Amino acid sequence: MSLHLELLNPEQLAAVTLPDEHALILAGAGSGKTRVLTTRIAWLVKGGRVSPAQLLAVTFTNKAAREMLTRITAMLPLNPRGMWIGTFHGLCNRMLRVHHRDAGLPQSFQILDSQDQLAALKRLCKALGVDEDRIAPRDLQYFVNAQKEEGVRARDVPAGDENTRRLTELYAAYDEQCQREGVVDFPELLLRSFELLKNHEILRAHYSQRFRHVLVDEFQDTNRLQYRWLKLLVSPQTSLFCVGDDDQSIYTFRGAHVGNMSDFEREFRVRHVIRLEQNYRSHGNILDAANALIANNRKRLGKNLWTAAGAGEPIRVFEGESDADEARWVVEEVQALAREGTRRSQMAVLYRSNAQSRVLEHALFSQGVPYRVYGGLRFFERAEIKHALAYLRLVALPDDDSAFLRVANFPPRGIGARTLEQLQDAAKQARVPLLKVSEGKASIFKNLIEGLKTETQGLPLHEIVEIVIQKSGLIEHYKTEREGADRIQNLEELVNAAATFSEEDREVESGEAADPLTAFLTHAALEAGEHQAGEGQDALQMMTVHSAKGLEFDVVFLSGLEEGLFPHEQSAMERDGLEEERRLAYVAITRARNRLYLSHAQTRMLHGQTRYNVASRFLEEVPQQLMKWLTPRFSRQKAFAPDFSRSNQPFPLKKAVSREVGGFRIGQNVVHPKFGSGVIVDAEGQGTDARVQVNFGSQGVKWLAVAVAKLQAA
DNA sequence: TACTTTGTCCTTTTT
DNA sequence: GGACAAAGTA
Repeated sequence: MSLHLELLNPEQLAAVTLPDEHALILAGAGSGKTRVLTTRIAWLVKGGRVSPAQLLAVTFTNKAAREMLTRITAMLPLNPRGMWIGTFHGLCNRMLRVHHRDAGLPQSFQILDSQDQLAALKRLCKALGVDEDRIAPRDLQYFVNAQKEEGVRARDVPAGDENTRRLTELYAAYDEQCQREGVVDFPELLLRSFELLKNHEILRAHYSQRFRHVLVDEFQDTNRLQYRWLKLLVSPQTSLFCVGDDDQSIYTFRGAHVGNMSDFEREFRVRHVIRLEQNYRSHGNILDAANALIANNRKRLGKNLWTAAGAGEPIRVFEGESDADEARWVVEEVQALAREGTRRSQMAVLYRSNAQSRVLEHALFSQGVPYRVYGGLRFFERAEIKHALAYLRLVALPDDDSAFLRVANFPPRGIGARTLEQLQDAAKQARVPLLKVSEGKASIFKNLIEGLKTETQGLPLHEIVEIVIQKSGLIEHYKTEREGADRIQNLEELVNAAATFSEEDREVESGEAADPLTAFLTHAALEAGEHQAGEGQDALQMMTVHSAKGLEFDVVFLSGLEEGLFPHEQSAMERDGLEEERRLAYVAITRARNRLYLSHAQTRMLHGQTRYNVASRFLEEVPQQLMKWLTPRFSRQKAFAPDFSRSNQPFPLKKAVSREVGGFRIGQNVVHPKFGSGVIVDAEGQGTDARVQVNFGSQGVKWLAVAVAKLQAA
């Protein structure tokens, strides 16, 4: 058991042994960030500067929190119970369970995941007769979460247009519904905890004086509310230690606010900003490529990665004729590398969007290459598991109408839509939960739940789960279903999960303030489970660039480097969208240890149409001397296409090649009697069906049938 | 009430 | 092309 301070480089050592003061650590990709965080915690405790109970360390993912805990306990023999190490949501949950009265919540409040939240909003809209064409539940969900993440309650939403007003009304009604039912959605966990501290000075004083050191991982991903929450936990005696990398900020779309880094530096008069720039992961060429690429961003705190390792191999670049061709090539390379001894699990294919995995999977499957795709349905998100959890939620908290509606008639027991509507009316009148007004047909269900509650009282967790999945009729039901065997297996797996969910898990995750069933349900909501059971096979790793963050591989394929895809066309609509796309590319490149492949395809099937794509500008931003082209560079494109990469038009996207449609070609300038002059950006169909997509600038982008539209070459 | 058919919309994701 | 939801049919 040792901290091995001698293995740290000077900057790492400085960060680890910083005196008690605020600090900002700019930790580049592969610079040993986690090591610095964990070693600092161990160093603080070992030196007697703090007790574990005076420490709070917060991350974004359970995985990161677990890893931190494992590494700390490897350095120091510690009891993890006293330490507040976890995710923002996990820690907030813990605080809310302890102070549930002050927070105005039942102790066994249930947590809605995004799916549950959407269902609850849909239910609300229906009950209030909201026209879904005017307000889509999805938009409402987005609105509610965005407000909560800014710390804004419905009553505080600034007056806006008609639409905002309606959304705000629904926001208020939704919060009321949640309060009545004793449920809390993800952003609410944070907001409630924030308000708890804000409105109860005694509590705030208690925690802020208790925590002498607050450490934050992935600080660039924090949203405004999270930062404000952190600030409430800081007293004059507290040192706030934030680690992050502005160049790896890729979650703006879900509220992350990189500006927190500079705000923190300013507001806390941070004296020490330490840059960790030595990279221990990648060879020089890969880092040079990453550095050159990210240098094109204007908004940066500034950082340059370097390595003591050699230049390594050149970056290999491939141009496919089509997405299928690109996939075929990837498979060949993977097979060749595997033959030479690289493990498939050390190779990753990264892509911008999930839809791209299909073609790759097809090629891999047909060649029999084992692969694993990340990002699918996770264990606790499966329908049968959600059903079982709904029964358990009702046992834990009878007020939970979301759970009620999910399983009242599942398995089918003759409680149809009409009965449910009547129940909902009655419940609304009496302002009581659905379970309470369940009479007539619905009393079957009421009796079932109440029976389960008495029967499972005081039993060990796994027995509760076992009894519930049996008596609910779920097992019985799936036995009759064609593909029910897998579902039954998953339900059995849920019993196993309950059996291995230990007292210790419970205390580390929720403190001592929750009963075992509630703690387990919380665990299920906050930790949806590993993506999929990882079969032990040596499989090629496939995932989006987003999910690759934090990971590393010997070999990385970054595929689909095309304008419109990566950078994604949607990003052009967002403020600083292109810079975020570039950071995304930066993250992708810096995943590679030894070998990096970049590829793009001339044509790609997207939304059921073949699109002609220009190579991504990011390919141009990597210095050519670092790259080795496996195909003639931009072979077919250069001859015909205008060079869009330096034009002001953000996304000309479609490639001006070969195909002529009704006498027009992509890239051609045209004039329309009504819309004026424009440029053809896409084309499809043949003969009389031929259509072209024309960008008319201020007049918009339009699809026009060549046979009909009075289009002239300009 | 359960199944089929048609219509709409397509990033990225953790909690 | 395909997922998902709403509308249509037995």
